[in-house]
Amino acid sequence: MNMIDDSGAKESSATRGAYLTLRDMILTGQLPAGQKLKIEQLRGILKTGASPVREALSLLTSDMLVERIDQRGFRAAPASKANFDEILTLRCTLEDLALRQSIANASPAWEERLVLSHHHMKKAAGRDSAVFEEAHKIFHMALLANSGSPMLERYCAQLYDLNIRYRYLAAASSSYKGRDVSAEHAVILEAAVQRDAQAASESLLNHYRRTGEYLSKILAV
Amino acid sequence: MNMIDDSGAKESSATRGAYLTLRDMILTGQLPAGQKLKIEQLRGILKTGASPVREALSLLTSDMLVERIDQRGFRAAPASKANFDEILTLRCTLEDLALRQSIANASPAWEERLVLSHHHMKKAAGRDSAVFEEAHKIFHMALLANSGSPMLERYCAQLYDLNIRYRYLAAASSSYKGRDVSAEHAVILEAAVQRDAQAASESLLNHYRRTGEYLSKILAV
DNA sequence: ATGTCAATAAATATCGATATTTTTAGGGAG
DNA sequence: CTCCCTAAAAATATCGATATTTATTGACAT
Repeated sequence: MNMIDDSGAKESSATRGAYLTLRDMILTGQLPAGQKLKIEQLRGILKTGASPVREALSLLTSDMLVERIDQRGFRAAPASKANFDEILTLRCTLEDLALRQSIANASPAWEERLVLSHHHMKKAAGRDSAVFEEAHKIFHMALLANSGSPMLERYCAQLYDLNIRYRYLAAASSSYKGRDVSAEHAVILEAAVQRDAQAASESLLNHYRRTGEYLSKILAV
Repeated sequence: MNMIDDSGAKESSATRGAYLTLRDMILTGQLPAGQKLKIEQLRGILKTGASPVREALSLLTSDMLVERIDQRGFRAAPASKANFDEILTLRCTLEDLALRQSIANASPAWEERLVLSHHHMKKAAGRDSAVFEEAHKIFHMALLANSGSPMLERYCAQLYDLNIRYRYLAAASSSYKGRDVSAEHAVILEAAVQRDAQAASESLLNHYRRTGEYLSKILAV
């Protein structure tokens, strides 16, 4: 009586499939920022009808990954240094808040989930970058998952994704950074488990800001 | 060669019309929180095809006014005291931030816009409540409009709307509040124009919290 | 040359019909 | 009487065709 699973190949609905694919294509830059998204063109790529495509694009509006202009279609959300800076600032404010709340509500269950997600992320380190990205996001969201504020967490997740897009954007045109990211993660985890909100927040924000500086330089070009 | 106008009756597109109508119906409680939103039923109300209805609902997802469950349709976002409290807390955090930034970037143009919107709101005081609501929102958004952070402003606007819904919810079952709201507005405006960020933020947050307490009592029932 | 306007092409938005899925209701079997 | 399974009904999701709107092109007058 157990559900087999819904990872991988299961196609719940055409709309959902289109949503996930388009989302991925925008985040990774396969669909460049600002590009016009024509229905017919996407129909070809996604191999589905116009209705699911349209609905998927409408849903992507929620994530601020797609803009809709009445009567003249959709486009991938534009990118700019100003937008990037804004995302960074907002993330720092909101994640600081969420992390502190998470720690304030700390529980053994949360702590365990955190340690586990960190473990999975470490194991995924060498693998396919898409796999690591996934684990990385799960770890960061786990840090915030105990805040008791679903909306706050949703905003954080949204901003996290928007930031990813800039990482891909920068990666496409750059000499790769040689930074010990995994050490930074370990420090954040440790502080969170120790329930030291101040230290945890500081190291988390520095983690983001360091990446931010790096991206800023590249985007300034 | 001038456009006649686009206020009132102009129907840019069926989807946009449906979006605006549905949004209003949810905010004012004509479509109760948590209610199943059936396509056929809405087609009847909105007098349009299934596609625009569907797309409008997908767009309302952005505003957290509608929830979409894959393969089993849409529903008006549920309401709860916990949700209300969350909205209030987030609003206070984000509007505090936005207001302080607005004041930090203060300019004559912003100041004038602020004074004007306050004036319009006062004039709309006696009128139809829908007209006042509109002006009230414009005033509050004008306070934040100089923050230089469009995304932050978007979040604030979103939370503002979500809060409105709870106001309507409470109003439906209550003895009306006898509070001098307009005096509170004047205090906020004055502090903002004086560029006193601390006082402005304090009075704004108290303004919200006072309403919040009131609503909390009613929702607790 | 240049700007305006009309005709054409392209793309979006919408409709009506159909396929798919979920929900509901009814009828035994344990 | 309760649970499970099946058939019918309802609702969602999707398709293909068409109507509308926007963008493009080229001729014509200035």
